[in-house]
Amino acid sequence: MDEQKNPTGGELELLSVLWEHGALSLSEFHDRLGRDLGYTTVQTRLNRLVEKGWAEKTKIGKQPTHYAALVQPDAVRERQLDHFVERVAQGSVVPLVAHLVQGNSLTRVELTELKKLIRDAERRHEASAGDTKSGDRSRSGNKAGGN
Amino acid sequence: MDEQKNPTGGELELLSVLWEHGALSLSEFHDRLGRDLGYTTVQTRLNRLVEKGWAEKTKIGKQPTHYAALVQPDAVRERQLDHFVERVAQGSVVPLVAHLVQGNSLTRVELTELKKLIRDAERRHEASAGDTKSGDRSRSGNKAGGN
DNA sequence: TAATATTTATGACAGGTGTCGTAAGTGCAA
DNA sequence: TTGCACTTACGACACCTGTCATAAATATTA
Repeated sequence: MDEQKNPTGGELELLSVLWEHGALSLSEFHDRLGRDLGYTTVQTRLNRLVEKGWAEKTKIGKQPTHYAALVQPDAVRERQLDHFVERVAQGSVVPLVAHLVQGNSLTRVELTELKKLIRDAERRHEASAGDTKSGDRSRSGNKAGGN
Repeated sequence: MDEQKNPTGGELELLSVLWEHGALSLSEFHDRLGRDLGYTTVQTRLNRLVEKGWAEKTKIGKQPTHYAALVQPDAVRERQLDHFVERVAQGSVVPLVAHLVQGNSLTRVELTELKKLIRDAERRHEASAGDTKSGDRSRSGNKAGGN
């Protein structure tokens, strides 16, 4: 019911730093951020991140305020991915994976993992195939149903 | 040498319509766009799309000007995907595919296709395995320092 | 405590984007 | 030719985002 949206690219850049290092003070953040941005630039952006609910500020004693992410990386990445599939890939997953598998030289280990994932999916498929009719809310060919 | 960038979400919305229907006049476009936007809103956005090089305007005889995409959907989608993998998924493909395969109920046919893709990739891998050392710029586990 | 260093709070500004309103230009039908 | 409808050109505005500069508040240290 919270209606979380997707963070923008810029917001994601900041969130990534928080995800990687945990809570950071502004100066720490400014240091870790791998980019030469003005101190107050980072401050402003970080504060806006807080205003928008992606992060929180916490002040303890006389230490400088610390910023921490309020969203989990996995959750965000999944939402982004879903959004991507829907809006960019037009709901068609295969060509998408095709490109990943083809171009992005994966390790044999990774390839093996993928095979396993698919096998599992197939198993799951068979399992639910016992239904009167095979559950198929398919949406493969990227033919947009349009308007 | 052309340094094509990624279209923004809004630009993509328009491009998708052009990709789906081919060249369209403004009024046609306005009709097909599945959303109730002001006529001139669409006009403005479409013109900006042209200014930025994503589309072109063509006037033939006394027919109204037609807008057509100047970029191929596949090319754009691939660039977007690469960008996505890099910036959002942190370069790790497996968790990404995992989510796709798990949540997004694919058809058995699709699953089969995926298997084939992976088999091919593995074959390619073996083929080049004759090298002195196996090429492994791995980068899979994404352990966030989270708090 | 005074001087110095850090941390915070604000305010600004430019460029991009979404959304329109107005109005000028064009073409076809009376 | 005149008038109406459709097509185009422009300009406006608000909001978001990236980027800082200034300066006030707070902590540290000499």
